[in-house]
Amino acid sequence: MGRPPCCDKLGVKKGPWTPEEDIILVSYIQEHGPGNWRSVPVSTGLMRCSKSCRLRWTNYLRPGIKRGNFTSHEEGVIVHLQSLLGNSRWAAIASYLPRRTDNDIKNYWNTHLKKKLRKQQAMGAIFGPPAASSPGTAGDNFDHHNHHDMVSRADGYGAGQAYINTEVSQLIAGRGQSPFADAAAEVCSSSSYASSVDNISKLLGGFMKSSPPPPLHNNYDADDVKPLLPLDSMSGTSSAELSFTAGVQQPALMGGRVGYEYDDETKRQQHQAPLSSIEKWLFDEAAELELSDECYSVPMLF
DNA sequence: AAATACAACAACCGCCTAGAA
DNA sequence: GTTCTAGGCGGTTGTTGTATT
Repeated sequence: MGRPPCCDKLGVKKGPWTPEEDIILVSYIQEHGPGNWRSVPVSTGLMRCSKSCRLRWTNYLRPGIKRGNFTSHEEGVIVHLQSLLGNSRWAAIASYLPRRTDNDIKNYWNTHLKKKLRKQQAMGAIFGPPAASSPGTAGDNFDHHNHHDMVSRADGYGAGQAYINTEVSQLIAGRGQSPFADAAAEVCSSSSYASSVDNISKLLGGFMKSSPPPPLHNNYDADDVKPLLPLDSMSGTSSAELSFTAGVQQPALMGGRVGYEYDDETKRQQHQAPLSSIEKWLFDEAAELELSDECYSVPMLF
């Protein structure tokens, strides 16, 4: 018969993850790599469903994830693709923003962009239709002509933004746990660990304090966390230098070289759609922005 | 200062598909 | 070919933090 069940529902812990659980999970993935999620709770002793482990990793702990502070360009991409694809293709939309998770994009859409668009549309109803609109999109008020200015004003990485990716990569490269546990205990004493990126940074920071900094094998500078290379150059050998390349995805809709999730032809085709107008628009945007740091994956596809 | 409302986001739930037995 | 599960995805909920009254 089929496979055994992934986990018995009894005794499975739910709710926010603790720093200790994160450490255990990261340590396990450090050794075994992501995948085979069923074995994660069994091998690590985590009282979590395999699904929960996968989600925690892909949405929060995975290196290469950028969190918070969506730029104007990112907003534009999301709004544009959402208007074309609807709400059922967050994963596909996420593939255009390589370091954002579908969950993050979905949340951002539901909490910010939906309201913003509604407001803009209300303004449009009063003051007339928006001046510039993306190709063939109803209700898309993204202004391409002002966009360049918006992007140049926006600091894509946000000064002082906690940037977990680098830190986690370093943690993984550092291969140590005991100093980390002290930091974990400290962070655990605060009541709201799960929703605080700063706490993870603190946690990882504690680890870093106690360990000599490992050499950076990714493309991010540890100090100002800006990409040292555009992502298109990361698609080749340089991306292989990442501790994990999982964070580097390629747009699933375009059928280019794809990342960890869509490296299977069948799956990739699932996410493909006749979207030449999107491609054209994105390509124009990329050209206009001369590889804005948020749109680096587009030009390599042509 | 306390109570209430709102915003943000992490995590769970349920469904679907691919693939293993 | 059939059954059953793992993994993936989108929708939704619950919790926490912040702003307002």
